[in-house]
Amino acid sequence: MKPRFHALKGVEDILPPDTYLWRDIERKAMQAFGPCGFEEIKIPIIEHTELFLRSIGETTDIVEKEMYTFTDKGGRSVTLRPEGTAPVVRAYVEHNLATRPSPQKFFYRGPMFRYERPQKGRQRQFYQIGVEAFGVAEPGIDAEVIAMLIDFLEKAGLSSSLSLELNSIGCDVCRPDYKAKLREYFGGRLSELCPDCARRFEQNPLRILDCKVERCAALKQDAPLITDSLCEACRTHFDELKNLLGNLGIDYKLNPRMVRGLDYYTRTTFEVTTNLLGAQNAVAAGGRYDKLVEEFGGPPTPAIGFAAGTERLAALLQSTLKAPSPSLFIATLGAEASREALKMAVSLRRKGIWTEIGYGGASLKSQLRKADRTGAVYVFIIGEDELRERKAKWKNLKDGSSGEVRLEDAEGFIQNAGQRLA
RNA sequence: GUGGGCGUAGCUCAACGGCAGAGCACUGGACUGUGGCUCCAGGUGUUGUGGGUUCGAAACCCAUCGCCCACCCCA
Repeated sequence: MKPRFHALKGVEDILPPDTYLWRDIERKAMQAFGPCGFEEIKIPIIEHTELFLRSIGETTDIVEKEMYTFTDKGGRSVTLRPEGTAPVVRAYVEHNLATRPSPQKFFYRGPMFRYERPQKGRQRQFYQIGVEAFGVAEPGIDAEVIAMLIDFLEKAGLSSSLSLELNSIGCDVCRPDYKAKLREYFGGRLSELCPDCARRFEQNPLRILDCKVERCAALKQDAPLITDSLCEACRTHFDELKNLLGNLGIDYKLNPRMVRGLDYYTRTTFEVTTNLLGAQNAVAAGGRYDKLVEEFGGPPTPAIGFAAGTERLAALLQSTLKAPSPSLFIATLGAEASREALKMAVSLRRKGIWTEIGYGGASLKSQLRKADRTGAVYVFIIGEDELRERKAKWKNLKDGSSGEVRLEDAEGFIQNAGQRLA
């Protein structure tokens, strides 16, 4: 038998037991975000193409070659969201959320789409859990958001093997100066740069710092650092943030060469990386975007956010996964017993107890084998003899103990057993 | 978009020019109504697809599709 259909390249099914892990990750995120006042926002996965062009930046890789863009039946150019910040900002402006008490804090989760060649830790449809906080310019909120991210990752069970990198990439005031310095520095060595970087020199010289080609790496060794070119306001903001993180006991590594791939970032940028996922080492990343709300037609509103890659978190947590299993499996012999089992199962399930029933008129042996394979803790055996005496035989598959219980007491028996196990 | 690796049973893989196999898993039995352990039996295949070379191809060649990894970039 050969499947007639298969999933698209770079698009995966997430199956149990992995879905339990995913559910757990999202639950931990909500546990971390809730006390910080972040509320869930549901945003569309499809938007006007223009939204992403204007926010992410026309010369970024995402916009240049990775967007799922098409024309809908109404002739509009639409795009499957490649990231979550732009849609949230759009919603913030569209619904006048600035009129609510500041700060407004949101989290979202769901799929993003980027047309890239898939590889380890990178899919075309991938999931993110992200947050955005609007309306606070002070570095305190930067520290809050970063602390919340660290708290989330720790709750999820991955404090080790992760490192937090921090940078400031300046603002409208100081970044032009820095770009000029970079062009001055690389200008004389243009021929030594790789072809990609030669192109970046014109479009966005900051990206040269991110290049991994060896000869560029050597060249940029002595390149001027953004952190040496920050204006007074940006410097103060950055220094204060570092102080606050220090006070909170949050370890970080300054990385003055960290450049984010989206144009809307200002000042603070940060990234949480791991060395356990191959080449795709970013687990979560974010930063401040103080101009975006205004650019989208809202009032001048400072903002900051981050997004974490759910697949990558799940990949890091894989080994500790333990899926739940049924509390009870009812094996039956005969049609009458089968009816009795169904009644009992429906009743138990209403009480929230995971109950499975043996089907197919299979032998008791095969039903028990199936019960064992489902991981059920208890089995009830109901045959003709038991039915006549209105009782069920029970067996604990974990420790092998067994006995009998009257049918009318059976539900209570399992409920009590469940409490003992819990 | 570029480079490399790999496509054989549900899964992991052998066979590397001469009859397509093993382990695991699955189903049944040994044990008429008691799982796991053991033993026995059973089924699974267009060897990704199409062409070529050859007396003979899973193997060699070409093309194509798919998957994986890496570059680029990112979560």
